[in-house]
Amino acid sequence: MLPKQFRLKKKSAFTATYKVKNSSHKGGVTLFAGLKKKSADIPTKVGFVVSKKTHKRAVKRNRLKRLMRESYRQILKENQLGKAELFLSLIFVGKENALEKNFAEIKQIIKDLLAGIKC
RNA sequence: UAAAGCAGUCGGAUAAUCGCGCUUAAUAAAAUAAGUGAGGAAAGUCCGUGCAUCCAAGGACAGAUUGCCGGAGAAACUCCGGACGACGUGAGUCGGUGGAUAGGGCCACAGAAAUGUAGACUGCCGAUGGAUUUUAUAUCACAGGCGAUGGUGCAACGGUGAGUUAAGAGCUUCACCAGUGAUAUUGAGAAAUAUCAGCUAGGUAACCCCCAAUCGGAUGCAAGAUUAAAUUGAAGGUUAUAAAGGUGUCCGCCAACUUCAGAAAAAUCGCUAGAGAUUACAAGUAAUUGUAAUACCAGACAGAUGAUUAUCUAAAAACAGAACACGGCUUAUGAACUGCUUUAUUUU
Repeated sequence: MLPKQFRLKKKSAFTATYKVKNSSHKGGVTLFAGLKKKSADIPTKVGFVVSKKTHKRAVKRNRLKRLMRESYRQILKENQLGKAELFLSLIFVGKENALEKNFAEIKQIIKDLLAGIKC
């Protein structure tokens, strides 16, 4: 889990991020990027979403969210965010075909998504 | 030894590295340290409570729930013990278990007939009465008697077998049963047993209904409460004079506002010390209750409890994630283990 200041919390913020429509998809994970930052001091906030439509059971959904979160955390720690640092907010949405993947695969997908982000 | 029945345990462990929520140090935040952090079903939301808000003066009606007996429990479509019925060789298991003679409705197909003390039709008889004459152990099938026969059906007016008879029949004559009622005994009771009575016309009440007992209703913690800022209720819309609204209906009773903004907001409380938990003792067949001791054991709000590696194990291990709390029920669940009981076989 990430510390609080890196987390996307408000519902309005989520809606605003979706509205920008800057999305990319890979291996069952979709990345939505929000607006660009006005100053570098503000931390990039991240949200992780796996809807009930994806899977009925909470355990499976939680598992995917935790894997995505852990991947992001490690990437953040290694300072490999790259261009993604320019954005105010990011949302990762997990889909059905990402459910069965293990940690290494998820991490690679997240890495590729961050690298391929559109400016 | 094998196959069963019942009850129960467990729900991966250890180590390392990197992380997260909450509490405390401690005080506004950050960082730091210490402590602590999902389940037996947290699930389904099927019952029942606490708690909160709104409505409800009151009355009547309607409505809802429950349905063998006794006990437990805050209550329950709950639990325990028992009765009865069904199933099983048995240990045991299962059971929405008041009333069909208060009344109404329905019963496909088949069948002569499906609820009406049925018999039209198919049949049996012709003892008795009548007619005929060959005067009898005859004929007729007229009056009439009968309900056995009828390839059905879940169900055909108690069942099977005898006896009686013209033919027949619970016919009340008999044997063995089934039900019902009365009486007696036993039991706290459901009920059981015995005796007597000829009393005996299906199903469906999970169709309406009848009987008995119980019940204010609605919405659920996104309930709801509080706080500060600019004058204000943190807010939701809608109707207009004989209509509309006030949480089933009727009677009765009651009565208000004007529409823009901070605003799909923020913080705090509700929120976890409890119809709790563990252990021991006592009462009780048991459900459960009482007493004492011990510790405080998740509390988030885009929502923590995670990731990786190594070792162990048959296995990188089933079902599955708290969201106000509690009591039940139901459903899902890998591997392994424990206790008691039953049946069968073998050996001594």
